[in-house]
Amino acid sequence: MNNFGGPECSFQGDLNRGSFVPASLFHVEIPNEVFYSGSVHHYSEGPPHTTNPDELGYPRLDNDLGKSRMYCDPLSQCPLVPYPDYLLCQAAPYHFMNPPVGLCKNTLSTWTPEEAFPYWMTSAEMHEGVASITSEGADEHCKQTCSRHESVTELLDMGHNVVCNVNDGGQMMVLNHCSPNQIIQPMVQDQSTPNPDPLLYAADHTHSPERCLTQETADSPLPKQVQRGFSSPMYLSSLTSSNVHPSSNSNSSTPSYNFTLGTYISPSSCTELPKPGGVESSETQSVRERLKKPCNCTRSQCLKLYCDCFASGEVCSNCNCTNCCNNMEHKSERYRAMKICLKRNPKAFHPKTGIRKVGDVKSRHTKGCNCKRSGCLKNYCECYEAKIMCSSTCKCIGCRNYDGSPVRELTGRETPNTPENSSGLHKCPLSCITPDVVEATCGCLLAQAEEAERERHTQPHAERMILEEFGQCLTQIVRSMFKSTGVQ
DNA sequence: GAGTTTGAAACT
DNA sequence: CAGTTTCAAACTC
Ligand SMILES: [Zn+2]
Ligand SMILES: [Zn+2]
Ligand SMILES: [Zn+2]
Ligand SMILES: [Zn+2]
Ligand SMILES: [Zn+2]
Ligand SMILES: [Zn+2]
Repeated sequence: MNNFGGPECSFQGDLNRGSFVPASLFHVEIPNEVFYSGSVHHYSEGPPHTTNPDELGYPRLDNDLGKSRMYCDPLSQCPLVPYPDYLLCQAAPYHFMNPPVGLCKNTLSTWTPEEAFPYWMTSAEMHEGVASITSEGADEHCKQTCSRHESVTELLDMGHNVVCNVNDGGQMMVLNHCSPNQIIQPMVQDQSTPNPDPLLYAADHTHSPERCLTQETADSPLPKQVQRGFSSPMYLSSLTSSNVHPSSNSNSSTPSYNFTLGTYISPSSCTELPKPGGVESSETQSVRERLKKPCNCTRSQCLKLYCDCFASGEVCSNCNCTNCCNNMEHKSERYRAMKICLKRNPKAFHPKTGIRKVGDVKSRHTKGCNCKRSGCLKNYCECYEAKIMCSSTCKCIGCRNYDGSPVRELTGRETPNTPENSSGLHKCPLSCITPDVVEATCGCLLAQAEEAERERHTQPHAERMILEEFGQCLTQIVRSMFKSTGVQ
């Protein structure tokens, strides 16, 4: 089911769902200042693809976190590997992309992130989006189709091909991937004038703050999600609209996420408008390089997952690493290292979190965190760093990164006898296991062991005593949990 | 900037 | 699989 039949655009079965793609042309900027337009040719180099049984087949559509992503083979060295969120489909040998803001350049008819709909979006959501773009542009067919509540995928399963005329020049199509011809259709080659337009949106765009980082964030890094794969346009907009970090605000009863920490040079150019007559040095620098946080690896040669660049499937560029082998000068070593990682974890180069949809704070970390001392309220915690709440997949101790968690001073221990918030218990079952609880429990067990020793019990008996004590501790913990939740 | 803390990744 | 070591980033001063 999850495989492409062959090189000739044979899309099959469930694998290929519809995509909304602006019918306008777009260019994509990827490293080395290469500009691609329309579809992007898949790049593959090195040993011919041999798929071991323990390896995943590529290209593949994965649905790990409830969100579908199209993955390009990480071993292919294709520059689009780090951007699964923007690979709408792959009709070998082409990627068909929904490029993120900041990568769009010289579009024939400008389109906005809002106009590009992730293909998992429902028609209802799309309708909203369309409505927000234009009130009059949508043609009848579009209105009819978009107002229905079937998801796009259902529409496509029903064989619909939807074309929306969203605004003049900014057509949008629902592509039925079962018909390769239709995929090619919006990719009419751009023979038009090279457009000296800015990288990003002009100031007269009323929604520009949502498309570009706001000035406040200009000196700040993006969260890692955004660095990696740029995040979806939707994520970006929801990000910038909540660019505050009230976590130091003791009134807050819910963890919140700081988008303003860090020291590396940020994509400040996102807000830069072309300075007329000015030197466009920023233009010569890859947008991507400015977005990617440089690593500082020294001992891993940037060929282990310790290196964020490597882990996100990117090649090091503008990094401060020493002995770096994560580059095209060390292709074979890099390839070998990636293979080792993939053997350990076939999804090693997949994003660890889902995509944040509009109005949906919930996302998930694939593996969850294992924090013990940070309360999951510092960037040591991968969940917190990703601006997501801890979930049941986390095995953290003393977690406070959940909905409704009373955000407390991190420095001190939590005040004794503070019942964990009930809603938090549902979100993060282990959140009640605070450092204090652990310490108290250990104290009880130790005391019991000492008592057994004093009374000179045999070892099996002593062990039994300790276990029973542990059982009592657990009972007590559970009881206090229920007491604080009001459940009997 | 130096030194410490942290938890994921790697290793055994 | 668990315990330990290594690693680079986050954090603190
Ligand atoms: Zn590195
Ligand atoms: Zn790097
Ligand atoms: Zn490097
Ligand atoms: Zn955590
Ligand atoms: Zn977590
Ligand atoms: Zn947690």
